[in-house]
Amino acid sequence: MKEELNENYGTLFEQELLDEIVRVGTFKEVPEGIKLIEIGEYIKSMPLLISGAIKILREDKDGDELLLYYLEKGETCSMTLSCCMSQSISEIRAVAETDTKLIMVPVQKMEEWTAKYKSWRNFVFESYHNRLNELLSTIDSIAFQNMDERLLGYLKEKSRINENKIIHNTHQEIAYDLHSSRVVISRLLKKLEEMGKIELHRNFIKIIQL
Amino acid sequence: MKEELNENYGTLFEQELLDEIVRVGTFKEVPEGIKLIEIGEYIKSMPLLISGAIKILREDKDGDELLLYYLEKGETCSMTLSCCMSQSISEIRAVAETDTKLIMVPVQKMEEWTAKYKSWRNFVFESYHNRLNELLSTIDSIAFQNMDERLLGYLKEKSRINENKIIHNTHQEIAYDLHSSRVVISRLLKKLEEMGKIELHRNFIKIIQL
DNA sequence: TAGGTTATGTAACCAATGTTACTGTACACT
DNA sequence: AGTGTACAGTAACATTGGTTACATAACCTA
Repeated sequence: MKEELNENYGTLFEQELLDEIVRVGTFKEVPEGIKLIEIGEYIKSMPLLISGAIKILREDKDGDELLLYYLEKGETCSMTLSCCMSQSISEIRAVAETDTKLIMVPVQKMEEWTAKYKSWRNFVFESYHNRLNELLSTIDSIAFQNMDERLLGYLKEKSRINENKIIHNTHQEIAYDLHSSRVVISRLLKKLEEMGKIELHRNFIKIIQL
Repeated sequence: MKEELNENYGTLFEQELLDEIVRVGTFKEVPEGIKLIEIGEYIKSMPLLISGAIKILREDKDGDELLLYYLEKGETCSMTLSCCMSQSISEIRAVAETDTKLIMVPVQKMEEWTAKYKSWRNFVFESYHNRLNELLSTIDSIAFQNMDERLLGYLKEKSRINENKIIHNTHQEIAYDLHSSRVVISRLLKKLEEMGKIELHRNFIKIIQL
């Protein structure tokens, strides 16, 4: 665990804090597709991402989903943090987007570390800052963009996150993430293909030039 | 300033912190409609709300606006906080929704107080928590609700914030807040009037029963 | 290879929202 | 009282996105 921690957080945290994390944290490997957090759950520990990516989703009362953003290596989930601090239930669902490695830190340490370590405070604040900005971007896209622009953004982001020109998703899955319908997504994807930006195949999409 | 501070924050903060706030803070009265923060500005001080309400807005590149949420007494602006901590520019606009009293605290104190006062840390974290949840609600409404539901929610919230059954806004102003158009809002308001929920007048709307 | 299953393509239609254009009306100012 | 301006009502139309329905294609398994 020590090596993985150092790789991502070595320069960020004091040695003393790094030692503490190794002492109280648990290393965890999560395969793609596994759910980490469900809406309504109480949170007992906080994830520090080592590698991979986690997809954060919102769901409404009718079960309609919407992708909020991705967490990547070196990041943590402020939502979870936020829940930890206030002893409240999770407002979001978290699912591993790729195979992911992370360290789980027990909530009890949060308060203590925030008082004790400047680097931890900075990390927490930066994390909140990033998450607020991610949510603003999400709001921008649903409020100000049309579905074709949102789809394009989705493909770009997905390709970046997975470091891959191939996107392994069905049209239906994309429709869920964007809170749209399969037919609409197929329609728009076809247009993108006609524009030469992508190539459509069964179960995957190849990015040509976005 | 001391009395106003105690009224809202007296039980929240330690005496020592309250004294510090009085020492370094500046009391400010802001009339309705006055802009407090503009997008792109650097933030030099943080507002603690004593009374009134502040409207937080997002704007896209074409100048289209969207109301994000309101700040009320006893709250602070995490967005501003977030900017302060990371020395970055404001992503939002803040406008006084009603006549507002607040205390401005210089940014330099943030880091210091977060290390020193547990109550301040709690306040800051709770503030972030609330703001994240407000943004999630905003996302819910634009992603999952139709315009008629959003309008109804808007009228309810506005009436609550202003503690008044009369809403002093033109249809155009409401349209800006909801990022819609005047004609659409007029149409939907007329329906609400036909349902007996509101009464329409020039420059104001009377809430009957929402 | 046949038959079942899942993913995709596409047309036709519908609903919600946005746009344009014009009308009427309240209010302020002179 | 007369006039100009801002606000509101409304019809007609355009656009976007969602829905239904069905056809076709890819893949999987026996």
